[in-house]
Amino acid sequence: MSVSRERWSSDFSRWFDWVIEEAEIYDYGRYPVKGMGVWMPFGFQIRRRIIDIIRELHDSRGHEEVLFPILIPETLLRKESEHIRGFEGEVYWVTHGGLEPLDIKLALRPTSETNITYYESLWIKSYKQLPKKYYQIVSVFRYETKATRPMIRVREITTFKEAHTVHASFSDAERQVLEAIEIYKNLFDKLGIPYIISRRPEWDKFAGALYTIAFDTLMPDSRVMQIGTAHHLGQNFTKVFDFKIQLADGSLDYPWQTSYGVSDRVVASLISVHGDDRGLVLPSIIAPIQVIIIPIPIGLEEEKKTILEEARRIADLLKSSGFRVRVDDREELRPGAKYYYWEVRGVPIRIDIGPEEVKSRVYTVVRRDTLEKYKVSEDKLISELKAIIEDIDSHLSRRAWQSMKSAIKRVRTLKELEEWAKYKRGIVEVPWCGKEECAHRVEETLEVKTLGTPWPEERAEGEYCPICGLKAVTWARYAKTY
RNA sequence: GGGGCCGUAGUCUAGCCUGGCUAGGAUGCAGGGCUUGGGCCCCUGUGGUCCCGGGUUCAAAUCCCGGCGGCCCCA
Repeated sequence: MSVSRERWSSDFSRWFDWVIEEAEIYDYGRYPVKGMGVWMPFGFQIRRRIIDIIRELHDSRGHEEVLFPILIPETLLRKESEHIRGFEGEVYWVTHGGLEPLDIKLALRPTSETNITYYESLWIKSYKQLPKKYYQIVSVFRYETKATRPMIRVREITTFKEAHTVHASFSDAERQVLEAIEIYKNLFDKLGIPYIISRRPEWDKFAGALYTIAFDTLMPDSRVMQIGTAHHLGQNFTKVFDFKIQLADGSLDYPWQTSYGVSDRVVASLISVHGDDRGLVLPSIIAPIQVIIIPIPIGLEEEKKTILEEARRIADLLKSSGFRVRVDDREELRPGAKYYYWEVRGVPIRIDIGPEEVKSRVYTVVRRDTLEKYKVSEDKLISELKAIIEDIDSHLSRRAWQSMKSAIKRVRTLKELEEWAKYKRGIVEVPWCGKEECAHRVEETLEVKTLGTPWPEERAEGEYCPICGLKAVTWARYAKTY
Protein backbone atom coordinates (compact mmCIF):
# COMPACT_ATOMS: atom_id res chain seq x y z
CA MET A 1 0.00 0.00 0.00
CA SER A 2 1.17 3.53 -0.60
CA VAL A 3 -0.15 6.83 0.59
CA SER A 4 -1.54 9.29 -1.88
CA ARG A 5 -0.48 12.93 -1.92
CA GLU A 6 -3.31 14.16 -4.06
CA ARG A 7 -5.01 16.47 -1.61
CA TRP A 8 -1.67 17.44 -0.14
CA SER A 9 -0.45 18.80 -3.46
CA SER A 10 -3.60 19.96 -5.21
CA ASP A 11 -5.29 21.58 -2.23
CA PHE A 12 -2.33 22.32 -0.03
CA SER A 13 -3.74 25.33 1.74
CA ARG A 14 -6.73 23.42 3.02
CA TRP A 15 -4.57 20.39 3.74
CA PHE A 16 -2.33 22.48 5.96
CA ASP A 17 -5.23 23.96 7.91
CA TRP A 18 -6.68 20.51 8.29
CA VAL A 19 -3.49 18.83 9.47
CA ILE A 20 -2.53 21.38 12.10
CA GLU A 21 -6.00 21.05 13.58
CA GLU A 22 -6.46 17.32 13.21
CA ALA A 23 -3.01 16.48 14.55
CA GLU A 24 -3.53 18.97 17.37
CA ILE A 25 -0.51 21.06 16.52
CA TYR A 26 -1.68 24.63 16.35
CA ASP A 27 -5.12 26.03 17.12
CA TYR A 28 -5.54 28.90 14.74
CA GLY A 29 -8.51 31.02 13.82
CA ARG A 30 -10.25 30.88 17.15
CA TYR A 31 -8.00 33.11 19.14
CA PRO A 32 -9.70 36.50 19.13
CA VAL A 33 -6.69 38.36 17.74
CA LYS A 34 -5.90 38.20 14.07
CA GLY A 35 -2.76 36.36 13.11
CA MET A 36 -2.21 34.66 16.44
CA GLY A 37 -2.50 30.99 17.25
CA VAL A 38 -2.00 28.58 20.07
CA TRP A 39 0.59 25.81 20.20
CA MET A 40 -1.18 22.72 21.46
CA PRO A 41 0.63 20.01 23.42
CA PHE A 42 1.51 17.79 20.48
CA GLY A 43 2.59 20.72 18.33
CA PHE A 44 4.52 22.14 21.21
CA GLN A 45 6.51 18.94 21.51
CA ILE A 46 7.41 19.04 17.81
CA ARG A 47 8.37 22.67 18.15
CA ARG A 48 10.45 21.95 21.21
CA ARG A 49 12.42 19.20 19.51
CA ILE A 50 13.25 21.58 16.69
CA ILE A 51 14.27 24.23 19.18
CA ASP A 52 16.50 21.69 20.95
CA ILE A 53 18.33 21.06 17.70
CA ILE A 54 18.66 24.78 17.04
CA ARG A 55 20.10 25.35 20.51
CA GLU A 56 22.56 22.51 20.13
CA LEU A 57 23.78 23.83 16.78
CA HIS A 58 24.35 27.31 18.16
CA ASP A 59 25.80 26.32 21.52
CA SER A 60 28.28 23.94 19.96
CA ARG A 61 29.63 26.76 17.81
CA GLY A 62 30.18 29.14 20.65
CA HIS A 63 26.93 31.07 20.61
CA GLU A 64 25.68 32.26 23.96
CA GLU A 65 21.98 32.35 24.68
CA VAL A 66 20.58 35.57 26.12
CA LEU A 67 17.20 37.08 26.73
CA PHE A 68 16.36 40.69 26.01
CA PRO A 69 13.20 42.59 26.93
CA ILE A 70 10.28 42.43 24.57
CA LEU A 71 9.77 46.20 24.60
CA ILE A 72 12.04 48.52 22.67
CA PRO A 73 11.70 52.28 23.13
CA GLU A 74 10.96 54.20 19.98
CA THR A 75 14.18 56.18 20.39
CA LEU A 76 16.25 52.99 20.12
CA LEU A 77 14.28 51.50 17.27
CA ARG A 78 14.62 54.69 15.23
CA LYS A 79 18.39 54.93 15.44
CA GLU A 80 19.10 53.14 12.18
CA SER A 81 17.10 54.85 9.47
CA GLU A 82 16.97 52.05 6.90
CA HIS A 83 16.01 49.63 9.62
CA ILE A 84 13.06 51.62 10.89
CA ARG A 85 11.96 52.38 7.35
CA GLY A 86 11.77 48.65 6.70
CA PHE A 87 9.78 47.86 9.80
CA GLU A 88 7.82 51.00 10.54
CA GLY A 89 4.65 49.83 8.86
CA GLU A 90 4.43 46.70 10.91
CA VAL A 91 5.39 47.66 14.44
CA TYR A 92 2.97 47.21 17.33
CA TRP A 93 3.28 50.14 19.68
CA VAL A 94 2.58 50.22 23.38
CA THR A 95 1.32 53.72 23.97
CA HIS A 96 -0.14 53.57 27.45
CA GLY A 97 0.84 52.36 30.87
CA GLY A 98 -2.47 51.86 32.56
CA LEU A 99 -4.39 55.06 31.88
CA GLU A 100 -1.26 57.18 31.43
CA PRO A 101 -0.10 57.87 27.90
CA LEU A 102 3.63 57.11 27.65
CA ASP A 103 6.12 59.87 26.87
CA ILE A 104 8.09 57.52 24.67
CA LYS A 105 6.19 54.82 22.79
CA LEU A 106 7.41 51.28 23.28
CA ALA A 107 7.63 48.85 20.38
CA LEU A 108 6.87 45.19 20.70
CA ARG A 109 10.13 44.00 19.15
CA PRO A 110 9.82 43.13 15.46
CA THR A 111 13.48 41.95 15.70
CA SER A 112 16.19 42.85 18.16
CA GLU A 113 19.15 44.40 16.36
CA THR A 114 18.63 47.72 18.06
CA ASN A 115 18.33 46.81 21.71
CA ILE A 116 20.99 44.13 21.42
CA THR A 117 23.46 46.46 19.72
CA TYR A 118 22.84 49.00 22.47
CA TYR A 119 23.90 46.44 25.07
CA GLU A 120 26.78 45.13 23.03
CA SER A 121 28.13 48.66 23.02
CA LEU A 122 28.09 48.56 26.82
CA TRP A 123 29.56 45.11 27.15
CA ILE A 124 32.18 44.93 24.44
CA LYS A 125 35.19 47.21 24.55
CA SER A 126 38.02 45.28 22.96
CA TYR A 127 38.80 43.27 19.88
CA LYS A 128 39.94 40.56 22.31
CA GLN A 129 36.30 39.92 23.19
CA LEU A 130 35.50 39.20 19.56
CA PRO A 131 33.98 37.44 17.83
CA LYS A 132 30.96 37.57 20.10
CA LYS A 133 27.90 35.50 19.24
CA TYR A 134 24.61 35.91 21.05
CA TYR A 135 21.26 34.41 20.28
CA GLN A 136 17.80 34.32 21.74
CA ILE A 137 14.64 32.38 21.00
CA VAL A 138 11.67 34.64 21.57
CA SER A 139 8.39 35.99 20.29
CA VAL A 140 8.52 38.88 17.88
CA PHE A 141 5.57 40.90 16.64
CA ARG A 142 4.85 42.14 13.17
CA TYR A 143 1.66 43.80 12.17
CA GLU A 144 1.35 41.93 8.90
CA THR A 145 -0.73 43.73 6.34
CA LYS A 146 -0.83 40.82 3.94
CA ALA A 147 -3.25 37.98 4.56
CA THR A 148 -2.18 36.11 7.66
CA ARG A 149 -1.79 32.34 7.65
CA PRO A 150 -1.33 29.93 10.50
CA MET A 151 2.36 29.56 11.40
CA ILE A 152 3.44 30.89 8.02
CA ARG A 153 2.46 34.53 8.24
CA VAL A 154 1.48 35.44 11.75
CA ARG A 155 1.53 38.64 13.75
CA GLU A 156 3.18 37.04 16.72
CA ILE A 157 6.08 34.91 15.56
CA THR A 158 6.34 32.70 18.59
CA THR A 159 9.55 30.95 17.70
CA PHE A 160 12.03 33.51 16.49
CA LYS A 161 15.61 32.38 16.88
CA GLU A 162 17.71 35.44 16.25
CA ALA A 163 21.48 35.34 16.45
CA HIS A 164 23.48 38.57 16.72
CA THR A 165 27.22 38.60 16.34
CA VAL A 166 30.02 41.17 16.58
CA HIS A 167 33.35 41.10 14.76
CA ALA A 168 36.55 43.06 14.49
CA SER A 169 36.56 43.13 10.70
CA PHE A 170 34.36 43.00 7.65
CA SER A 171 35.87 39.69 6.64
CA ASP A 172 35.34 38.08 10.02
CA ALA A 173 31.69 39.06 9.85
CA GLU A 174 31.60 37.59 6.37
CA ARG A 175 33.07 34.39 7.77
CA GLN A 176 30.29 34.44 10.35
CA VAL A 177 27.67 34.58 7.62
CA LEU A 178 29.25 31.40 6.27
CA GLU A 179 29.00 29.79 9.68
CA ALA A 180 25.34 30.79 9.88
CA ILE A 181 24.77 29.15 6.52
CA GLU A 182 26.50 25.99 7.78
CA ILE A 183 24.31 25.98 10.88
CA TYR A 184 21.15 26.27 8.83
CA LYS A 185 22.26 23.65 6.33
CA ASN A 186 22.85 21.38 9.27
CA LEU A 187 19.47 22.15 10.78
CA PHE A 188 17.51 21.61 7.59
CA ASP A 189 19.50 18.48 6.75
CA LYS A 190 18.63 16.99 10.11
CA LEU A 191 14.98 17.71 9.40
CA GLY A 192 15.10 16.51 5.81
CA ILE A 193 13.90 19.88 4.58
CA PRO A 194 15.31 20.77 1.15
CA TYR A 195 16.56 24.29 0.56
CA ILE A 196 17.92 26.56 -2.07
CA ILE A 197 20.27 29.32 -1.00
CA SER A 198 20.11 32.72 -2.66
CA ARG A 199 21.60 36.10 -2.20
CA ARG A 200 18.57 38.37 -1.98
CA PRO A 201 18.49 41.24 -4.43
CA GLU A 202 19.38 44.71 -3.16
CA TRP A 203 15.75 45.76 -3.00
CA ASP A 204 14.77 42.82 -0.85
CA LYS A 205 17.59 42.59 1.65
CA PHE A 206 17.03 42.95 5.39
CA ALA A 207 16.39 46.55 6.40
CA GLY A 208 19.74 47.80 7.58
CA ALA A 209 21.92 45.04 6.11
CA LEU A 210 24.74 45.13 3.56
CA TYR A 211 23.42 41.94 2.09
CA THR A 212 21.13 39.04 2.91
CA ILE A 213 21.58 35.35 2.22
CA ALA A 214 18.31 33.44 2.34
CA PHE A 215 17.17 29.85 2.55
CA ASP A 216 14.02 29.00 0.64
CA THR A 217 12.15 25.76 0.35
CA LEU A 218 9.52 24.47 -2.02
CA MET A 219 6.03 23.98 -0.63
CA PRO A 220 3.59 21.36 -1.96
CA ASP A 221 1.66 23.96 -3.94
CA SER A 222 4.88 24.78 -5.82
CA ARG A 223 5.27 28.09 -4.11
CA VAL A 224 8.48 29.01 -2.41
CA MET A 225 8.78 29.87 1.25
CA GLN A 226 11.64 31.66 2.99
CA ILE A 227 12.75 29.58 5.96
CA GLY A 228 15.93 31.28 7.11
CA THR A 229 18.07 34.35 6.52
CA ALA A 230 21.57 35.54 7.37
CA HIS A 231 22.59 39.18 7.14
CA HIS A 232 25.88 40.97 6.99
CA LEU A 233 25.05 44.16 8.83
CA GLY A 234 28.34 45.89 8.18
CA GLN A 235 28.85 48.79 10.55
CA ASN A 236 25.39 50.20 10.02
CA PHE A 237 24.15 49.58 13.52
CA THR A 238 27.43 49.98 15.37
CA LYS A 239 27.89 53.44 13.86
CA VAL A 240 24.48 54.77 14.84
CA PHE A 241 24.88 53.38 18.34
CA ASP A 242 28.38 54.83 18.49
CA PHE A 243 29.60 51.37 19.42
CA LYS A 244 33.41 51.42 19.21
CA ILE A 245 36.01 48.89 20.21
CA GLN A 246 39.71 49.17 20.70
CA LEU A 247 41.80 47.32 18.15
CA ALA A 248 45.22 45.67 18.53
CA ASP A 249 47.04 48.83 17.44
CA GLY A 250 45.24 50.86 20.05
CA SER A 251 42.93 52.65 17.62
CA LEU A 252 39.17 52.85 18.01
CA ASP A 253 36.80 51.58 15.36
CA TYR A 254 33.24 50.47 14.84
CA PRO A 255 32.93 46.69 14.90
CA TRP A 256 31.08 44.67 12.30
CA GLN A 257 27.93 42.69 12.83
CA THR A 258 25.80 39.92 11.45
CA SER A 259 22.41 38.63 12.37
CA TYR A 260 20.57 35.53 11.28
CA GLY A 261 17.25 34.00 12.05
CA VAL A 262 14.79 31.19 11.65
CA SER A 263 11.19 31.04 12.82
CA ASP A 264 7.97 29.07 13.18
CA ARG A 265 8.25 28.53 9.47
CA VAL A 266 10.76 25.76 10.15
CA VAL A 267 7.93 23.85 11.81
CA ALA A 268 5.54 24.77 9.02
CA SER A 269 7.93 23.57 6.34
CA LEU A 270 8.69 20.36 8.21
CA ILE A 271 4.99 19.58 8.34
CA SER A 272 4.47 20.58 4.74
CA VAL A 273 7.31 18.95 2.86
CA HIS A 274 6.94 15.52 4.44
CA GLY A 275 3.17 15.25 4.77
CA ASP A 276 0.72 13.23 2.75
CA ASP A 277 -3.04 12.77 2.44
CA ARG A 278 -3.19 10.98 5.78
CA GLY A 279 -1.49 13.79 7.63
CA LEU A 280 1.91 14.29 9.16
CA VAL A 281 4.92 12.15 8.46
CA LEU A 282 7.60 12.98 11.00
CA PRO A 283 11.30 12.24 10.79
CA SER A 284 12.34 10.18 13.81
CA ILE A 285 14.48 12.95 15.25
CA ILE A 286 11.35 15.07 15.69
CA ALA A 287 8.60 12.51 16.35
CA PRO A 288 7.51 12.90 19.99
CA ILE A 289 6.48 9.25 19.75
CA GLN A 290 8.55 7.11 17.40
CA VAL A 291 6.78 3.80 17.90
CA ILE A 292 3.12 3.37 18.73
CA ILE A 293 1.95 -0.03 19.83
CA ILE A 294 -1.66 -0.94 19.15
CA PRO A 295 -2.98 -3.88 21.13
CA ILE A 296 -5.72 -5.75 19.34
CA PRO A 297 -7.76 -7.31 22.08
CA ILE A 298 -9.86 -10.14 20.80
CA GLY A 299 -11.52 -12.92 22.70
CA LEU A 300 -11.90 -13.64 26.36
CA GLU A 301 -10.95 -11.27 29.15
CA GLU A 302 -7.97 -13.46 29.97
CA GLU A 303 -6.67 -13.25 26.44
CA LYS A 304 -7.15 -9.48 26.27
CA LYS A 305 -5.07 -9.18 29.40
CA THR A 306 -2.29 -11.25 27.90
CA ILE A 307 -2.28 -9.14 24.75
CA LEU A 308 -2.01 -5.91 26.71
CA GLU A 309 0.77 -7.34 28.84
CA GLU A 310 2.63 -8.40 25.75
CA ALA A 311 2.22 -4.90 24.29
CA ARG A 312 3.66 -3.39 27.46
CA ARG A 313 6.51 -5.85 27.54
CA ILE A 314 7.50 -4.94 23.99
CA ALA A 315 7.16 -1.26 24.83
CA ASP A 316 9.57 -1.65 27.74
CA LEU A 317 11.96 -3.59 25.57
CA LEU A 318 11.99 -0.79 23.00
CA LYS A 319 12.24 1.93 25.61
CA SER A 320 15.35 0.33 27.03
CA SER A 321 16.86 0.55 23.56
CA GLY A 322 16.19 4.25 23.43
CA PHE A 323 13.01 4.41 21.36
CA ARG A 324 10.28 6.83 22.29
CA VAL A 325 7.38 4.43 22.46
CA ARG A 326 3.84 4.31 23.70
CA VAL A 327 1.09 1.71 24.02
CA ASP A 328 -2.32 2.97 22.97
CA ASP A 329 -4.35 1.10 25.54
CA ARG A 330 -7.48 3.20 25.28
CA GLU A 331 -10.44 0.85 25.52
CA GLU A 332 -13.00 3.09 23.94
CA LEU A 333 -11.35 3.16 20.52
CA ARG A 334 -11.14 0.32 18.07
CA PRO A 335 -7.81 -0.46 16.41
CA GLY A 336 -8.83 1.13 13.11
CA ALA A 337 -9.61 4.42 14.78
CA LYS A 338 -6.25 4.30 16.50
CA TYR A 339 -4.45 3.77 13.21
CA TYR A 340 -5.94 6.95 11.83
CA TYR A 341 -5.28 8.78 15.04
CA TRP A 342 -1.54 8.08 15.01
CA GLU A 343 -1.12 8.29 11.28
CA VAL A 344 -2.34 11.88 11.17
CA ARG A 345 0.19 12.62 13.92
CA GLY A 346 2.98 11.23 11.82
CA VAL A 347 4.29 8.54 14.17
CA PRO A 348 6.99 6.78 12.11
CA ILE A 349 6.39 3.20 13.27
CA ARG A 350 3.33 1.26 14.36
CA ILE A 351 3.38 -2.19 15.87
CA ASP A 352 0.20 -4.26 16.04
CA ILE A 353 -0.01 -6.85 18.77
CA GLY A 354 -2.95 -9.25 18.75
CA PRO A 355 -3.48 -12.93 19.48
CA GLU A 356 -1.38 -13.93 16.47
CA GLU A 357 1.62 -11.94 17.62
CA VAL A 358 1.32 -13.18 21.17
CA LYS A 359 1.36 -16.74 19.94
CA SER A 360 4.14 -16.46 17.37
CA ARG A 361 6.21 -13.64 18.86
CA VAL A 362 6.43 -12.31 15.35
CA TYR A 363 5.22 -8.73 15.27
CA THR A 364 3.47 -6.70 12.64
CA VAL A 365 5.42 -3.51 11.98
CA VAL A 366 3.98 -0.76 9.78
CA ARG A 367 5.95 2.24 8.58
CA ARG A 368 4.16 5.56 8.29
CA ASP A 369 5.76 6.89 5.10
CA THR A 370 4.80 3.99 2.81
CA LEU A 371 2.45 1.99 5.04
CA GLU A 372 4.50 -1.10 4.18
CA LYS A 373 4.05 -3.97 6.60
CA TYR A 374 6.79 -6.17 7.95
CA LYS A 375 6.67 -9.31 10.04
CA VAL A 376 9.50 -9.14 12.55
CA SER A 377 10.45 -11.69 15.17
CA GLU A 378 11.34 -10.56 18.64
CA ASP A 379 15.06 -11.24 18.38
CA LYS A 380 15.35 -9.00 15.35
CA LEU A 381 12.89 -6.35 16.48
CA ILE A 382 15.36 -3.75 17.72
CA SER A 383 17.73 -3.97 14.78
CA GLU A 384 14.89 -4.05 12.26
CA LEU A 385 13.20 -1.02 13.80
CA LYS A 386 16.45 0.89 13.72
CA ALA A 387 16.89 0.01 10.08
CA ILE A 388 13.32 0.91 9.16
CA ILE A 389 13.46 4.22 10.98
CA GLU A 390 16.72 5.07 9.29
CA ASP A 391 15.18 4.16 5.98
CA ILE A 392 12.14 6.34 6.66
CA ASP A 393 14.32 9.32 7.51
CA SER A 394 16.43 9.00 4.42
CA HIS A 395 13.39 8.36 2.26
CA LEU A 396 11.67 11.51 3.53
CA SER A 397 14.70 13.63 2.89
CA ARG A 398 15.37 12.12 -0.52
CA ARG A 399 11.76 12.48 -1.60
CA ALA A 400 11.60 16.11 -0.51
CA TRP A 401 14.89 16.99 -2.18
CA GLN A 402 13.85 15.31 -5.38
CA SER A 403 10.61 17.18 -5.65
CA MET A 404 12.35 20.49 -5.02
CA LYS A 405 15.16 19.84 -7.46
CA SER A 406 12.77 18.75 -10.16
CA ALA A 407 10.95 22.06 -9.72
CA ILE A 408 14.03 24.14 -10.55
CA LYS A 409 14.23 25.04 -14.22
CA ARG A 410 16.85 26.95 -16.11
CA VAL A 411 15.72 28.94 -19.13
CA ARG A 412 17.65 31.18 -21.48
CA THR A 413 15.21 32.89 -23.79
CA LEU A 414 12.13 35.01 -23.41
CA LYS A 415 10.13 32.34 -25.13
CA GLU A 416 11.21 29.66 -22.71
CA LEU A 417 10.49 32.00 -19.85
CA GLU A 418 7.00 32.66 -21.08
CA GLU A 419 6.50 28.95 -21.57
CA TRP A 420 7.53 28.38 -17.98
CA ALA A 421 5.21 31.13 -16.82
CA LYS A 422 2.20 29.22 -18.09
CA TYR A 423 2.78 26.64 -15.38
CA LYS A 424 4.73 28.65 -12.82
CA ARG A 425 5.52 25.52 -10.92
CA GLY A 426 8.58 25.99 -8.80
CA ILE A 427 11.66 28.05 -9.38
CA VAL A 428 13.01 29.40 -12.63
CA GLU A 429 16.60 30.54 -13.19
CA VAL A 430 17.27 33.10 -15.87
CA PRO A 431 20.52 34.73 -17.06
CA TRP A 432 20.60 38.21 -15.61
CA CYS A 433 22.50 41.34 -16.50
CA GLY A 434 22.22 42.56 -12.92
CA LYS A 435 19.94 45.52 -13.64
CA GLU A 436 17.08 45.98 -11.24
CA GLU A 437 14.65 47.01 -13.97
CA CYS A 438 15.14 43.75 -15.86
CA ALA A 439 14.31 41.72 -12.75
CA HIS A 440 11.27 43.88 -12.08
CA ARG A 441 10.11 43.35 -15.62
CA VAL A 442 10.19 39.62 -15.07
CA GLU A 443 8.41 39.99 -11.75
CA GLU A 444 5.65 42.05 -13.28
CA THR A 445 5.04 40.12 -16.44
CA LEU A 446 5.28 36.70 -14.84
CA GLU A 447 3.72 37.63 -11.51
CA VAL A 448 6.58 36.18 -9.54
CA LYS A 449 9.11 37.42 -6.98
CA THR A 450 12.85 37.57 -7.31
CA LEU A 451 14.50 35.14 -4.92
CA GLY A 452 17.88 36.50 -5.81
CA THR A 453 21.04 35.05 -7.26
CA PRO A 454 22.61 31.67 -6.54
CA TRP A 455 24.73 31.32 -3.44
CA PRO A 456 27.58 30.50 -3.74
CA GLU A 457 27.83 32.99 -6.54
CA GLU A 458 27.61 31.60 -10.03
CA ARG A 459 28.77 33.44 -13.12
CA ALA A 460 26.71 33.12 -16.26
CA GLU A 461 29.54 33.08 -18.80
CA GLY A 462 28.42 33.49 -22.36
CA GLU A 463 24.78 33.98 -21.38
CA TYR A 464 22.58 36.94 -22.23
CA CYS A 465 19.83 38.60 -20.25
CA PRO A 466 16.66 37.71 -22.16
CA ILE A 467 15.03 40.99 -21.13
CA CYS A 468 17.55 43.57 -22.34
CA GLY A 469 19.84 41.35 -24.40
CA LEU A 470 22.99 42.49 -22.63
CA LYS A 471 25.65 40.15 -21.33
CA ALA A 472 24.49 38.29 -18.25
CA VAL A 473 26.65 38.37 -15.16
CA THR A 474 24.82 35.76 -13.14
CA TRP A 475 21.50 33.93 -12.84
CA ALA A 476 18.39 35.32 -11.25
CA ARG A 477 15.87 33.08 -9.56
CA TYR A 478 12.15 33.71 -9.63
CA ALA A 479 9.20 31.96 -8.06
CA LYS A 480 5.77 32.41 -6.64
CA THR A 481 6.39 33.04 -2.99
CA TYR A 482 4.61 33.02 0.34
C1' G B 1 -3.03 47.60 -1.50
C1' G B 2 -7.62 45.71 -4.75
C1' G B 3 -11.62 42.15 -5.32
C1' G B 4 -14.69 37.95 -3.91
C1' C B 5 -16.81 34.37 -0.46
C1' C B 6 -18.00 33.51 4.54
C1' G B 7 -19.11 33.66 10.26
C1' U B 8 -25.25 29.18 13.46
C1' A B 9 -23.13 23.87 20.02
C1' G B 10 -15.88 21.81 20.52
C1' U B 11 -16.04 20.72 14.86
C1' C B 12 -18.87 20.44 10.17
C1' U B 13 -23.47 21.99 8.57
C1' A B 14 -29.41 23.00 7.34
C1' G B 15 -32.34 27.29 7.92
C1' C B 16 -31.09 33.29 5.50
C1' C B 17 -32.87 34.70 -0.89
C1' U B 18 -39.01 35.23 0.45
C1' G B 19 -38.42 38.05 8.56
C1' G B 20 -42.82 34.71 12.38
C1' C B 21 -43.09 27.22 14.92
C1' U B 22 -39.29 24.68 20.70
C1' A B 23 -32.89 26.93 15.45
C1' G B 24 -32.84 20.91 12.61
C1' G B 25 -28.96 17.28 11.44
C1' A B 26 -24.06 14.97 11.62
C1' U B 27 -19.82 14.55 14.43
C1' G B 28 -17.80 15.23 19.27
C1' C B 29 -18.50 14.82 24.54
C1' A B 30 -20.96 11.96 29.09
C1' G B 31 -23.49 7.36 30.71
C1' G B 32 -25.07 2.39 29.31
C1' G B 33 -25.17 -1.99 26.12
C1' C B 34 -22.71 -4.73 22.27
C1' U B 35 -17.96 -5.07 20.04
C1' U B 36 -12.53 -4.88 18.73
C1' G B 37 -6.95 -7.33 12.66
C1' G B 38 -8.43 -0.04 9.07
C1' G B 39 -12.72 5.50 11.50
C1' C B 40 -18.44 -0.68 14.58
C1' C B 41 -23.47 -0.47 15.88
C1' C B 42 -27.74 0.65 19.23
C1' C B 43 -30.06 3.45 23.38
C1' U B 44 -30.06 7.74 26.63
C1' G B 45 -28.17 12.30 27.74
C1' U B 46 -25.15 16.84 27.04
C1' G B 47 -23.87 20.96 24.51
C1' G B 48 -26.23 27.51 21.21
C1' U B 49 -24.30 35.42 23.52
C1' C B 50 -27.15 32.12 15.67
C1' C B 51 -19.36 36.70 15.70
C1' C B 52 -20.00 41.85 18.08
C1' G B 53 -22.50 46.71 18.06
C1' G B 54 -26.24 49.63 16.04
C1' G B 55 -30.59 50.25 12.82
C1' U B 56 -35.42 48.79 10.32
C1' U B 57 -39.83 46.05 12.14
C1' C B 58 -45.38 44.21 16.02
C1' A B 59 -41.42 40.51 15.23
C1' A B 60 -34.40 39.60 13.08
C1' A B 61 -30.03 33.80 12.73
C1' U B 62 -32.73 35.89 8.37
C1' C B 63 -33.06 42.69 5.88
C1' C B 64 -29.61 47.37 6.30
C1' C B 65 -25.04 49.92 8.30
C1' G B 66 -20.46 49.62 10.99
C1' G B 67 -16.77 46.68 13.39
C1' C B 68 -14.06 42.14 14.43
C1' G B 69 -12.49 37.48 12.56
C1' G B 70 -11.67 33.51 8.76
C1' C B 71 -10.84 31.64 3.69
C1' C B 72 -9.81 32.38 -1.57
C1' C B 73 -8.15 35.19 -5.89
C1' C B 74 -5.33 39.32 -7.76
C1' A B 75 -1.30 43.27 -7.11
